[in-house]
Amino acid sequence: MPKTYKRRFFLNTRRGKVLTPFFMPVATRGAVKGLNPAQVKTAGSQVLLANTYHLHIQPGEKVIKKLGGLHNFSRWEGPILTDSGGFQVFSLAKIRKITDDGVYFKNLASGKEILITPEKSMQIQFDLGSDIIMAFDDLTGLSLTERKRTEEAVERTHRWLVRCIKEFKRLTKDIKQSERPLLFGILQGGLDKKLRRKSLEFVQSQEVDGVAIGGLAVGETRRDMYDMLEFLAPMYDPKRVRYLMGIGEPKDMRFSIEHGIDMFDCVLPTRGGRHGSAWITGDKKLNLENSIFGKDPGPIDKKCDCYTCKTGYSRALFRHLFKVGDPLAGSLASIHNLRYLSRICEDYR
RNA sequence: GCUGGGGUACUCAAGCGGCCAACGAGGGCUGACUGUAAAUCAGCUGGCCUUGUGCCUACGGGGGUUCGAAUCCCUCCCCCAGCA
Repeated sequence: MPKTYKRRFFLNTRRGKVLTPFFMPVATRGAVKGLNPAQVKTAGSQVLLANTYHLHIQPGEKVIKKLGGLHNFSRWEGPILTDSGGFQVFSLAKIRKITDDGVYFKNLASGKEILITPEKSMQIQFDLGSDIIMAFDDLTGLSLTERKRTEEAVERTHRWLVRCIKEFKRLTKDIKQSERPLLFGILQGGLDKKLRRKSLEFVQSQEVDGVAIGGLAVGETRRDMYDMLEFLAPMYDPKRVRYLMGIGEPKDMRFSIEHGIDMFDCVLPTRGGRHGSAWITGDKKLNLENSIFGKDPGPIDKKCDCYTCKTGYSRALFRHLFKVGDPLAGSLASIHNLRYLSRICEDYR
């Protein structure tokens, strides 16, 4: 019998109220790959996630600002959350250098080095027109050398959060409360419970609108991740939303929601969709490229209400389109997967 | 008909006496992907099984040389180019 945790039922943003729990499709470069905004919205998505690092490199936040901001640029009317570039500290570990000031990344396209500081990350996100701005954090991996610096990374993440808040306040000082974007802090700590507790307490002591759990699902076992979520669950501030960054496997979302999490984002529904994988009732996964679907006339999931399943696209069509490399297959499967995750959230509301 | 080039696995294509069941690419099959360096990446892809420094069958067909042939020789069949 899972314990129930006090939680909020919605999140207010300057672009409207968002019902919780909710899942955010990943639109790293400003668009959910292969889908237009109407398709994303119809699948049940309320908020989009875009990335500071990628948009800074291309086309640049100044360009986007000139073009009316990210909402106008990408034609998405709902709220947008921007990740700070913190995840790239982890995912681009081979081409970055961390200093206390910030992180130097080597842009692989141009060969040039770019510096992202907490202040810079705030400025970029502000210029993009983000509705939910994420603090710039230092995310460590699980390799031995990375583990050794977990504590250092937590401390740095905290120092950076203070700098983020200061810069955020400076940037938003002339903005009315109702029109101000939100700022979320991120806690770190790897698989160390003491560090995690310390980090959560620190973030919740700061002037942030939401609390994000970072640094999970980076290669640890599912059991380890669940242990940590269980450990943190009783300690959340009931007045603030909790965002588990990067999670999007259905069973993981269910576990997390049952342990107090309100928000999610993940590349799985869209990346998986483009690669042929689709979730079906029971949280099972289908690989639509498999030869067994070659003559299957049924939809991906009979019980699904998404555009793709309702329209009657057959598994056989998917198998065929994936084989011949038609991107329509990836788009339709992405719609289905996004809807699947949104339905999980809707069931819990 | 003559001269030259060529026929290699599902396809294209390397190899030109032993390290070859045969490079590479495509295709096929399977798998991975959790704040997107990802429409990407990895493995397998002649048959059989007791999965092995294992056995069989294989580089157009047949024959030969050799301890050993996809690789050399003879012959036949087919394709391509040029000339009659």
